[in-house]
Amino acid sequence: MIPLLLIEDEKDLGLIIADNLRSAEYEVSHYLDGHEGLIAFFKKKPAIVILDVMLPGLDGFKVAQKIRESDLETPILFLTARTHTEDVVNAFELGANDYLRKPFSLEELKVRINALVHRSQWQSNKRFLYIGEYVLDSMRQHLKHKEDEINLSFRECELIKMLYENKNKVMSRQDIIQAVWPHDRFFTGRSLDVFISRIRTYLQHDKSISIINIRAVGYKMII
Amino acid sequence: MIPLLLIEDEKDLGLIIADNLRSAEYEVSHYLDGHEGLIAFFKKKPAIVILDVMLPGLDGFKVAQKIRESDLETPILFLTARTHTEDVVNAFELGANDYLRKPFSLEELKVRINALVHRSQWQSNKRFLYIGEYVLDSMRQHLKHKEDEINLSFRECELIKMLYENKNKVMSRQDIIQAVWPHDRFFTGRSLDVFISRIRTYLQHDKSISIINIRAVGYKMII
DNA sequence: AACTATTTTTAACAATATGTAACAGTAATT
DNA sequence: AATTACTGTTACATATTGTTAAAAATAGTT
Repeated sequence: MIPLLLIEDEKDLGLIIADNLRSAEYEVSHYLDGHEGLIAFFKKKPAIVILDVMLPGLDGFKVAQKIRESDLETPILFLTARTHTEDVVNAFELGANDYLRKPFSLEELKVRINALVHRSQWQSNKRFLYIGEYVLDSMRQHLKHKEDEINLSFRECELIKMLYENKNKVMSRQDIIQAVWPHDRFFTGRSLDVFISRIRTYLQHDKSISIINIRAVGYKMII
Repeated sequence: MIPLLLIEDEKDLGLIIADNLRSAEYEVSHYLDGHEGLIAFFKKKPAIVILDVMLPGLDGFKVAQKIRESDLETPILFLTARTHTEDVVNAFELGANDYLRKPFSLEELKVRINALVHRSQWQSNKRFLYIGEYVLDSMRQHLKHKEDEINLSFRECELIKMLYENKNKVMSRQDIIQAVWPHDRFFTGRSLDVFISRIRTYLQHDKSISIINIRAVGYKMII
């Protein structure tokens, strides 16, 4: 069992998360406020910390800061309300390793926790992705190409990230939709195609990058 | 199984490494000197090369240099005994993708090999097929003939790839259908014939390529 | 709340990929 | 030669994807 520390003040949400992770391979300690959570961190030495931004006592940022003063290794995953995009940047500067915007699916949370826990020490952080001639700053949602820099929307960014992290592999429409639109359970529309079209134009300046379609299956980013 | 080329002159160390990697997903070819290793490289086209720096015959640097003269894709991981940092600098300038200082743990070696192989997705081997005067970029689904380049659809590409990988062998309709239409079970359809017809016209400019029919059995690409 | 800017979804139509049908051609069999 | 079974080819039907514009939803501001 992997020790996991969850600091989340919304009681019900916290319970659901804790419950769900317990049924996996995690031994969850759940705290409702920042102070207690921080104390628990040093006592339990968890393998990963899941940290809400808005907390009574100490807020999530301060907790992360305190943790990072003495511990640079333990991965921290932030949970942040949808409206605060600034949060994310902030969080990363304080040493967050990943973040999730509420609302999120438990499946998505689990996948990200697994990724963080099982990530080996020399694998790079994933804030910056070097995609051909492009640099994607996934926290700021910026895509740079030489001097040009464009702002991406949240989903554009997630989509590029997802495809790049699975480059040269066929991703089914389902895979992509689950990663980029995690809480849309009955997604039937054509948004994915529209987004693919748009990011293709963003990435068109590097000819070595292409996103090809596999009919009736999904897409594949080639690089 | 992923073909891996190990060039290491310390016999025992080489054996241990080879053994350990074989139990993973690798098909290891082990050579004890630089010359032989280099010849083996061009014969075996491995997905990755693990290269000791100090070697009889050609040293590791020269081997890497020779490899990189014609191959820029295949990842090379250096093993270096010397503590001098120059080695490392040297190695990277010759196109190394990673290095490990002796002594190292087998676990660490495995992780790095995995990272390299899966990062490159082992493209170099299966990406480009040289079919007569044509070049098939199977990842991008492009077929080039001199200056002309056409986009293939997914199934066209799969079909050409499949036939080429089994060139001069009779492939039964069943074989082909299983390879190209793995999920569909259309036993009566004629799509295969239509696709054969189409790729024949794509490939018509090189008279040395032909796809012949073996009545009631299947097809054979001759080249 | 009202307004503006941005993001996301929907709708429409164009383009492409794939499957089907029809018929012509060819080889094997009677 | 006639029959039959299979293949080659073309045209077309259908399904999926590409692209654009506009509508709807969302976020930020006043």
